[in-house]
Amino acid sequence: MDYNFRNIEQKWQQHWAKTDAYKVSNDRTKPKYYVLDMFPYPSGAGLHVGHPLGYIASDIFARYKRLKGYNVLHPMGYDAFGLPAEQYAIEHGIHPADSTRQNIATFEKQLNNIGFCFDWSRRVNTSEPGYYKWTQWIFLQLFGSFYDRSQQKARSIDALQAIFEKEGNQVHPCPGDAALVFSAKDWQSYDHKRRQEILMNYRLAYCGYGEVNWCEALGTVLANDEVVNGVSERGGHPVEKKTLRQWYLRITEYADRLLEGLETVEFSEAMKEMQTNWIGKSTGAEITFKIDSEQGTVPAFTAYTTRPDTIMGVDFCVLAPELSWVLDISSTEQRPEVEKYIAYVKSRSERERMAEKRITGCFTGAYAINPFDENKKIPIYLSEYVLAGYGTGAIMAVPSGDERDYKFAKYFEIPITNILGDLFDGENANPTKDAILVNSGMLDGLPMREAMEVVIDKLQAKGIGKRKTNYRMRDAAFSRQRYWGEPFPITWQDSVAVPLDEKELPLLLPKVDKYGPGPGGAGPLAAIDSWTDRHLETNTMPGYAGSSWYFLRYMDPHNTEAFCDPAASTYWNQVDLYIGGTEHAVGHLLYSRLWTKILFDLGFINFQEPFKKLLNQGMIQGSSRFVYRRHGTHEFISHGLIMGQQVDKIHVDVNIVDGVELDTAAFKQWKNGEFKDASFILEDGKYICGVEVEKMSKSKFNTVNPDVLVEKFGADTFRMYEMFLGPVEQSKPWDTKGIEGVHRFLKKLWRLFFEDEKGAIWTDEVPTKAELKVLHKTIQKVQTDTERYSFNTVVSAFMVCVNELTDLKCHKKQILMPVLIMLTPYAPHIAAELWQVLGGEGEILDAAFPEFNPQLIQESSKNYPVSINGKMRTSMEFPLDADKDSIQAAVLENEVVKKWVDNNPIKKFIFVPNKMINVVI
RNA sequence: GCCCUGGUGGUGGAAUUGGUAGACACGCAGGACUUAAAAUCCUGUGAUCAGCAAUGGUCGUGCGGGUUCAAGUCCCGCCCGGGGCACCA
Repeated sequence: MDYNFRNIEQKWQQHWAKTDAYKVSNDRTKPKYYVLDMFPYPSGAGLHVGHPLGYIASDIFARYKRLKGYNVLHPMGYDAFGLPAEQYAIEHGIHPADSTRQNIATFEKQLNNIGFCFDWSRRVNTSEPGYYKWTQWIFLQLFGSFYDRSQQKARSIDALQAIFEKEGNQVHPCPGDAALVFSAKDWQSYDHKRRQEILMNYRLAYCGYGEVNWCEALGTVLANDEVVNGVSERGGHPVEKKTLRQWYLRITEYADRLLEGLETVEFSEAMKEMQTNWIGKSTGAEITFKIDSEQGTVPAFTAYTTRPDTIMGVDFCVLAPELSWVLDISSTEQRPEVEKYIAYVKSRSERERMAEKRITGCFTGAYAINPFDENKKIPIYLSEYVLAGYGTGAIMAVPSGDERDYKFAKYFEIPITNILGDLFDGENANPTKDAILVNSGMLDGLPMREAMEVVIDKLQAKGIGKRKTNYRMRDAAFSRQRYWGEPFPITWQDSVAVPLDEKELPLLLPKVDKYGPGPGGAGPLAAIDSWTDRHLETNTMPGYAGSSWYFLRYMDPHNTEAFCDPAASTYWNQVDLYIGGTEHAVGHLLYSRLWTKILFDLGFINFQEPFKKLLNQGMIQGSSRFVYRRHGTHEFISHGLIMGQQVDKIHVDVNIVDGVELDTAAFKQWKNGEFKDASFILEDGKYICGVEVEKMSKSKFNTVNPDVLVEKFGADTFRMYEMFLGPVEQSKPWDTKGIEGVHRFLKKLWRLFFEDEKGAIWTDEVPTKAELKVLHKTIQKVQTDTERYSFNTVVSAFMVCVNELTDLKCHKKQILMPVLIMLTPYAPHIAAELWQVLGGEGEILDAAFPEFNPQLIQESSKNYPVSINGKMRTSMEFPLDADKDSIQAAVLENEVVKKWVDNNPIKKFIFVPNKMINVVI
C-alpha cells in the first residue's frame, strides 16, 4: 500500500470541513491562545510561495497549542481595499468589488489546499460594508477625540469644548498650532466656524494640507514607488509636488506612549529599534536667529538643534528650500540662483533628497546673526538635505561637529570654526559630546554636556529660545485621492467638517462608471454628482485603515451592534503570537498600536498593546527579471549592451522569461499592451534580462504559485518543505529543488506502517530501551524547538527519528502513535490517516501531546573531545560522574595526547564537565 | 544617505549559554534491484597535501585585526546581499 497523499489529503480536508473541526467558540472555560497572521491583500496574482511561510508557521503553532489543551483562535481574512484593484478597474473596467471577490475566492481555494486550521466562520474582509461600517465608526471616535496631555490619554472633544468654555486653552495648548492661545472669553466670542477651526487643530483625526506627488499627465497622485527618477513609472511623465487637503491622524501625540509600550511587548530588539528610530525622539533646543537681509522684511527664523552647546561653532545656516519666505530674504544678486534651486528641489522626491550623496545647495545672500555674538554674521543657504517637515525646517550648521555640515562647508568653501580644540583634526567632523569647548566666547572651558544646559538657560532667559523635545515622526497622512477605500463619514458644510450620525453608517461607496481621478487632483468620488450634491468628503481612507483594528473583529466578527463585544475582547485579549514580515515594521504595526491605545483610552477595550509577541517571518525572495528602456524612448536594450547608457530599469514578469531570455512577443502583449510599441536591441538574437534577488511580490512580477507544488507533492510535503527551508525569521530566495527530500521522508514514515508486499506491519510489541530513547529524544527536541519557533530543526528531528526507527526496524504502536501526535501540527493529513489506521481514539487534532521523560534518554558516559592548545586531536569516553583528576590522568596517558604533548610541560588542564577537555602546553 | 538585518561546503541549512564546524536534506559520484526506466535501497562527498590503504597533516564559517586555554558565536574596522524610509500592501 502506497502513500497516496492525494486521496488522504482530500479525505481529511473534507472530514474536517464537515465536522467543523476548526470552528472556535468563545468558550471561556479553557485557557485561550490567539495566533494571528498578518492578513493578505488578495492580489490578482493569487497566493505565491512567500505568503504561506508565515501561515504555515502560525498553523503549526496553533495546532501545537491545541494539542497542549488551549482554546486557540486562529483566523484569517483579507485586507481587501487597495490600489491594485483600482488600477485593474481603470484598465479593465471591472468593479474592484468584483475583482476582489474573485481574488478572494482564488486565495481561499489556494489556502485550503494547504490544509490550514483557520476558522473560516470568522473571516473578515475590510472592503465589505459590514466591516468598514466599523472602520468608519472608529474614525468617528478619532474625529470626536483629542489627546489630553495632562492626563496622557484620549478624551472626547465635547469635554474639551466644555473646558474652553470655562478656561480657554491655557491648560491644553494646541497641538496643531502652538501659537494659538485664547481665554474663555475669547472662546465665547468665537463663531461656530472659528470654533470648529480650532477644534480641528485638536482632533485625533483632522484635516490639514500636505504635499503629494502630482502627475499632471495621468491626472493623479502617485505613490513614492510609482515615481522613478522624477517621472512616473507608468508612461514616464513628469511628476511634481502639489499641496492638497488631506486627513491626518495625530499619532505624534502618542509618540511617548508608543515608545513606552515597546517595553511591554515581546518584539525583536531590531523591531523595537526600528520603531524607536522611526519615532525619532530627540531633545535639544529651538533657537531664534535674527536675519540680516536686503529686504529686512523677515526679521528672524527659528532653528531646531540637538546640540545647543555648539552654538558658537555655527558657521552657516541651512533652510529647507520649500519654506514660503525663502525668496523674501534672497538678495537681488542671488535671487535667480535661488529660484533655479527651488525649481530643482521641487522636482525631487523626498527619498531622492535624503539619498543624495552629491552636495547641492545655494546661497540666499542673507545672513543670520549669532544670538550670543552680534558681530558674527552667518551665511544662510538652502539645501535639499534639510526637510521642511522635520523640526522647524531650518538648521544651524556646525561643520566641526557634524559630518554633513562639514562636507557642505568644504564644498562651498565656508571657513570652519574649531570649537573642539585638539579633538578636531580639520579633516573630519567629530560628533563628540565630550570635548571642552574653545572659541566659544562665554562657553570657553566648559565641557559640552554642561554647556548644553547653560546655553538653554541663557536662551530662555533672553527669550530667544527654549528647551524642545522633537520627534522625527510626523502625523500620519490618512487620506487618498482614490475610489477603492473606505469613504469618510464626513460632510462639508460651509467649510466645516461635520460627522455623519452613527445611524447613517455604513456610508456605502457609490457605484461608479469610471475610476479615473476627479478634477484638480481630487479623488474619483469628486466626479460623482450624487456624492458631491451631499457635500460628502471625496477622499477615501488609506490601506492601513482597515488593517489597524482587524485583530479585534475576529473576536466577534458578526456583531452588528459593536465592532467587538467587550466580553469577547476581554476573553481573547491580546494576540499571543503575531506572525508577519518586517516590511510592516513601522507602518501597520505602529498604526495598529495607535488605534489600540486610542480604543483603550476611550474605554472600548481593556488592553493597550495589540500584539504580545511578534514573530517576523523572513521574506521568501523572488528572483526578479528586468528589462531596460532607453530613457525617454520605447527602445529596450538587452542587459549586456547597456554600457552606461541612461536606461529605465523595469520589472518584467518571470513567467514570460525563460531563464534570462525574454519572450519579446509575450512582452509586447503584457500589461494589456502597455509595451506594444517596444523595439528591442538584441544580443546574439536574444533579449537577455537582468536578474536580481528581491522581495517576492506581485508588483515585481516574480511570484511562484504553491498550487503546482501541492498538486505534485501534497500539502503535507509542501508545509514541511517551507519550514525545512530554514529559520522562519530568515529571508531566502525561493528554490523548489530540495522538496523531494521532504517528500521522501513522508514516504519513509509511511513504510514504518506499511510494506509493499506484506501490507500492514505495525505491532503491539513492547518497545525496547533504544526505541524509547529515540522517541523521547524526539519529544524533547520537537517540544523545545517548536516553542522557540525553530520549525526547520523540528523537521530534521522528525527525519532523524524516522531514520533511526527504520534502522531499529521499529514498527511498534507505542512508539509510532506519539510520533504521529507530534507530527500533527506539521503534517496533519498523513498523521490523521495513520492515526486512524492504528486505531487511535478520537480526533488526532485533540490528542494530548506526549509527555517527555528525561530518565529515558539519560546517558551514563560521554565521549569527550580532547584538544591540545584548543585544537581537537582525539576523543575519549568517560563516565559522567568521573572526577577531574582521574580524567586528567587518563588523558595524559593517551597515545595521541602523548604524541602532541611530546614531553612538554603541561601549563594548564581544562576540563568542562559534559563539554570538553583541553590540554594547554 | 539614514535605520534594521544577513553572509558557514556545489546548494538550503545545523551548531540553543564561547567548548568536537558542516546535523538534516538537496545535488553529484559509484553501486544494488530492473530487459530498461521510474521508484527504492546502500556507500562516498568542505578544500588541500602525503599514503596502495588504514590513516595522518594543513587550511577552513565574507575580509582585516583583537580578546580568550578555546571564537561561526564576543569586541573594533571594512566589503557585499536583502528589507524599510511615511501614497505598494
